[in-house]
Amino acid sequence: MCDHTENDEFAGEYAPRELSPVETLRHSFAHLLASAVADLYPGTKFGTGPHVEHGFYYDMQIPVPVSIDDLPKIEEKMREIAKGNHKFERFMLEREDALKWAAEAGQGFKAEIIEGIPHGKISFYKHAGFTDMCAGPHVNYSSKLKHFKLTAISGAYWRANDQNPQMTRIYGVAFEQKEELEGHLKMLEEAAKRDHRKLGKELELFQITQEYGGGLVLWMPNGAFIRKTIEDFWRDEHLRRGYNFLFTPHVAPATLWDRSGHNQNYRDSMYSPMEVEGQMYQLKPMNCPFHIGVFNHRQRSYRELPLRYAELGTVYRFERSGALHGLMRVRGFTQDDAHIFCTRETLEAEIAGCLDIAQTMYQTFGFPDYKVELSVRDAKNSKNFLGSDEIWELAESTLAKVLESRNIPYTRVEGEAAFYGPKIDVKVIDAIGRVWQLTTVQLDFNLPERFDLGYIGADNAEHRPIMVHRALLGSLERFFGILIEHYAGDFPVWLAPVQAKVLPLSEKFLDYGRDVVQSLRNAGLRAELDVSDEKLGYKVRRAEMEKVPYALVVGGREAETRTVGVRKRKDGDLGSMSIEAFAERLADEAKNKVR
RNA sequence: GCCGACAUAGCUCAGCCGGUAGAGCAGCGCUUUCGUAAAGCGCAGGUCGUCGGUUCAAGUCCGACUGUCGGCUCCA
Repeated sequence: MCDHTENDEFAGEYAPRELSPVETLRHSFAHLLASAVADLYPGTKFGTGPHVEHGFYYDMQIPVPVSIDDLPKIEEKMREIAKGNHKFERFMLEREDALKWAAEAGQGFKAEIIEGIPHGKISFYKHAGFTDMCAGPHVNYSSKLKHFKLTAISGAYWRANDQNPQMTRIYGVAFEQKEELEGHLKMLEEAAKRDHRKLGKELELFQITQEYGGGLVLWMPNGAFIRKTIEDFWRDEHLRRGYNFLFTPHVAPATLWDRSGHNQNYRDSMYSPMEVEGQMYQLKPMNCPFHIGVFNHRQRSYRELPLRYAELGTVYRFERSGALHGLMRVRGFTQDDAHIFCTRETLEAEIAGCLDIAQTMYQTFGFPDYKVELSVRDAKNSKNFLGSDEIWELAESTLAKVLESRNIPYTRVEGEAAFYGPKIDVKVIDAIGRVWQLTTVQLDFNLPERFDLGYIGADNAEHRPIMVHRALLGSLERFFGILIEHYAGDFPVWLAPVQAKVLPLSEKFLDYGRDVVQSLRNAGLRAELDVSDEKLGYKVRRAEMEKVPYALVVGGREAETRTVGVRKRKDGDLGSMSIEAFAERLADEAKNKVR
């Protein structure tokens, strides 16, 4: 699981490989960057410089501190070199000669890479007097390197291991066409505008402060309302699918976490124990042991399976301070968790049920596109995985079968399964094309053993149930963060904390405004009155900025005819409507969860 | 935790080469009673993240710490 990227990255430096034209371009940019840095900062030692999703980076050890302010200078140097129209020339050296080159050039990281290459010649590229060991391929002339921008600088560990020296990583984005680069930069701008931390503050959705603990979320009224609405919907969907709800404690005796294996396998993410009357307790990092406790309450019969236990369970996991990030990465969060205990015969139907409810979620929250991964064990290293070949084969083939029967395209990832079972992960694509992991459906062959789970079958013998662990939205905190950015804060009517804001033209119409608000509230809608002593234009502007779906203007005309002047967020004036007609329209939108 | 940057009013930000703080918005008050994205005037609001150092004098220079941001690592 952990060595995968490392091997990939280094394979790239020597193994023959196929890159697409745009990947080749991006990889060439990495070398252009390296040559610029070598020029500006003599003595720089180079690590690796791969292409990444929208561009490239290069990890280097630069002898002087370099900050983001130096990027324009480096970028300029890159453009200068690129314009020189240098040829990228490839040449090969024998291993010993390559090592000699690395020693002479003081390129220790390259030497390390060469040492990892078992045999064969080593490939080098040279352009503009700069030589770098690299498998390539590259574009033929530097003049093809045009549309790029250096975007970030950061620390990165050599070979992604925090025991190794830290290098400076410079990131850039690069595209074949100018328009693509511009589009991408615009997307980044748009992403910054949608930043959930910024919107969270502006719209008063949540707060995370040092005083109340880093990574611990205070849901403020607007955010709390949205969460409650999400939870209500979530519970309704579970109820109709035959789930039972649980509530379980936030702490448990350390002995429970010993039995579950968390103290052995999940230690790094758990908080220190606290003593209660001589017994040690720990905050829960997961809900599973409690759900198992409920299952184990008494002897189970095959007739009552499958049992589906669901809980919006709040868990606590230690995260290093540098890893915290708004709502996306926190120390206390609520999983939309469930554990299903079933037999082999019903496993397929249960997995299908999980995907079905997951798809309902994506559809409702407006994520039409998603990617699915099926993580299976590495059959060559079956001893690293717990459970018999037979159960693994059944489990993997069942997961694949469900995906296929539902016509869900998926990628099969060998060796990415957890040691205790295979899983299906789903990543949704948001409004500006970013990918977010949401759903995970995992089979667990470990905990049923550890807790000796059993049920009595039709044959009157005891059998081990199959345990499915699944979360659809992942965590409510993270999902809320994703949702804020997906909608850019413009929540649809069914989620909006305030659905309509009534704007009296002047104080004279406050009374009629109150009537309107009350009528809407009586119809089960969420309306508020703007009582400020401001002109209409100002109130309209504020309603827009507060991202309230509808603003209702009430003045003399409206008061006389018992109507409201309807203004839809972003779309503007829709004309006047009777209070009842508007209430109906709003209720309809809310009911149908119109986006 | 590591690398780099940053930390000034509730928010967004000015404050050059050191001379004991400034704007806009928000808030409050008064005037205004207004027709679809900002009416006018006034008031109040900060021991400039914390601690230490240099200096006659420190938001301003130096150091440490804390936090935030971009990454790394990890991951819901």
